Amino acid sequence: MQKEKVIVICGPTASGKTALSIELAKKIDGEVVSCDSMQIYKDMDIGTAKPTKEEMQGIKHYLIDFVSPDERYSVADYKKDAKKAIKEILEKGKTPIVVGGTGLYIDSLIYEIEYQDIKFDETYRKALEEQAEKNGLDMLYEKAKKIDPKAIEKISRNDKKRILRILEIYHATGKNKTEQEKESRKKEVEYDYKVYALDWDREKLYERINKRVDIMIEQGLVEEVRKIYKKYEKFPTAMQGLGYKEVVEYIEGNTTKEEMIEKIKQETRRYAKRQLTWFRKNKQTIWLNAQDTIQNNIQVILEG
RNA sequence: GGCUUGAUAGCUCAGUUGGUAGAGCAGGGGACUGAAAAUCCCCGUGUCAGUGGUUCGAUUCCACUUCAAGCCA
Repeated sequence: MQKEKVIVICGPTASGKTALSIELAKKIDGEVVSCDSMQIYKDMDIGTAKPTKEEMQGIKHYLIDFVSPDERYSVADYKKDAKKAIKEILEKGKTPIVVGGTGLYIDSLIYEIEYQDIKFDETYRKALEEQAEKNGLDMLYEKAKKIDPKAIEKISRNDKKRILRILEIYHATGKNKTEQEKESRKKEVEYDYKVYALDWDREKLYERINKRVDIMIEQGLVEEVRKIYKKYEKFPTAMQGLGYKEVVEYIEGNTTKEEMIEKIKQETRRYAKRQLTWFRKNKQTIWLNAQDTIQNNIQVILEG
């Protein structure tokens, strides 16, 4: 039996994914599954450039605006939620269009990565954090090296996040990261994913980013951050969002408004660069020239 | 108009007691499996403002020119 087709549109931040996906959805009777690690959160609209109701033009969007900022969310959750959404769309006889810039989340789908059902161990992470603080990261690095000598080869001695992860996987499953990753890729990919990425001249993309940040400020990003700070007590992952942590610095009086704006722009540019690095890795990706018209790019997608 | 100081990487500036130069930031490349808008790794050749002079050799010393900042008229 032939696999059902799922269209994936990725690209760096501010590359025009939203506009393209909505036009495409209108044309092919599709529905959008967002693939964005920040647009999932409620009350974070301006800073995440979440599409508005008007922008959506009646096209149904999944996985937007459904997680509370004080909740923890991860790729494993995303994989499960996204698969469910795709299935639902296909059952309606429509075409799923996965749209977003979070490379890790996209890969979980297109490579059908399986995540075991384990829950996050807050206590253990805290204990590890404390150890790193007290005895230095090097000790944990050596410990991780014993558990998984192969995986550690690719990890820097300074990469705290990944060192901790090796220890956490072992703690939770009794397996090392290398074994666990091997198992995670046993399953055959369920759908026929067609991956498209939007490409811009770097200079033009940076101009768009800078402009977009100015607009976010005008729209009241600072106010938005103030509000969610009042409303929620903790932010396990949401405060990593670009534009949010920088505004917090400003609100707390550590930076001026100008410094904050420049910082957001700069970090967003760097983020866009990292996204491009990620998307280049997948050789099946078909690159679309974002400077071309939306109609022409839709044409390319329809032919593919 | 006169005097002083400066002109070195995209920007801010070090430096070479004369042997053609290096930091920070910006920028570029890369990695990435439960925090990923996160986290981490690598990358510095540029008429040392221009033209002459001294010298084996000048970005460095000298003269003039241009530009900029400051001071005095």
